[in-house]
Amino acid sequence: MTRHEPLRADTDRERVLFTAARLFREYGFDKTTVRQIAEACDLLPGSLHYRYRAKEDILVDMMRVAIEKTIHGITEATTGTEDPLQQVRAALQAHIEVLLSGDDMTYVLLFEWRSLRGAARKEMIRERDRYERCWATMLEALKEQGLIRQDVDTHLLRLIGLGAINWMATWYKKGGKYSLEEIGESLWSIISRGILVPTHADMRKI
Amino acid sequence: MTRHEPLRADTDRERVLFTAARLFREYGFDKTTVRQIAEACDLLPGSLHYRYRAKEDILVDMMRVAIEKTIHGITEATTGTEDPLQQVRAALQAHIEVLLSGDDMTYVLLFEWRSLRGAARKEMIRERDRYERCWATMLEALKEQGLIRQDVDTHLLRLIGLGAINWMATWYKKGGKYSLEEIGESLWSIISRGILVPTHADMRKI
DNA sequence: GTCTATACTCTGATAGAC
DNA sequence: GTCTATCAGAGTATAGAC
Repeated sequence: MTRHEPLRADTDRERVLFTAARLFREYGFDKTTVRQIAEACDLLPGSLHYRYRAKEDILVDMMRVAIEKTIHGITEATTGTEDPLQQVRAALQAHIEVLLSGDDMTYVLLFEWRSLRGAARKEMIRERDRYERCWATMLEALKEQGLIRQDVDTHLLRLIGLGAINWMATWYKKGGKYSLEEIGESLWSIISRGILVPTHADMRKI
Repeated sequence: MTRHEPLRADTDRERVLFTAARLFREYGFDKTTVRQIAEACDLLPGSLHYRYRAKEDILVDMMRVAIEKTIHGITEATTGTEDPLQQVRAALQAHIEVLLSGDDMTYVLLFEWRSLRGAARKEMIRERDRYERCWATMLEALKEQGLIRQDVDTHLLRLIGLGAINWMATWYKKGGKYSLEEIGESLWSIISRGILVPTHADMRKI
């Protein structure tokens, strides 16, 4: 995708990705021009082209970084405990933090996958599935251990829960009415009461 | 926005909007060309231009129709009952149906507002707020009547609930694993248990 | 109201000197 | 690695005949 393997120094690569992500988020992928990106990076279009042959390659590379960061985020958050309930709670908060803590790449990952076609789109769908499998594993563990009601479909639960979080990127404003902790707490309050079996309701306050 | 006020016959207008919506959904607003739209409508670009001066005007008009349809949908669904709990349940299902029953305009409304700038974007934000106020009214009624827990923030609840539904448009496939009824039932099962006060838990099975 | 033909701008991408 | 210069094509919008 880029001209060289392995990639150039991360500082250089990430400077471009960081800058491009900000522009893609503000103007959208299609409305952002390669000249804009180059200028914002203090590069001339030709120099940017040396790093990424095509505009789409920037988007793909950015999404790879974003998904890696997200997976790393929830992996790190869940390694602190063996309790499956606390793991889910921590992963929820981690996903919220990664998405809403001003990370433009994650935002772009969520809202610009429609700009990709063919092989690039397929790759990103595979990557997304890789991430969602982390969640599937956690939720199925909850169910197997009898912590959540048997009539809860864990697949639907995952889609609904992650959907609620992902959509937050459309309305959350840093420094606004709600903190990330409040948001996570509210969501968990609703979901935990919504899915846990009554006998475990006392465990929900973690 | 269009050349004439009031607009031409709805059949003609809606044919263009319907066709454009399908294209905007499939390729995205930016990647769809006016030539494509015209051809798909069996019009020549010049004739399409007679109806809509600019490509963006098509998008704005489409979004107006979509938001009207959505408001109409939940209004109609809630007029059947005075019970505030049943109203919310019905509105939830109505929102799901409008969004996922193959309505391209509603999809475009949700995912292409970023393509608008300036006054047009502001207008759409106002329209969205108008819709969300319907929800705010319903949820606050629930709370005032003591049906949902006092620690539930109705504003956050609305954002979380509608977010979960809106995101469904990214994964729902007609004829797939889940029916619209199953999806609505699952969501309501989680949310109702998550927010109702325990003494009203028996009312949740509506 | 509709059509043909075209103006004009900007796009992503490239070639090749340095 | 970087820069200048430029290409070919696509984009929206328009003018004016019918």
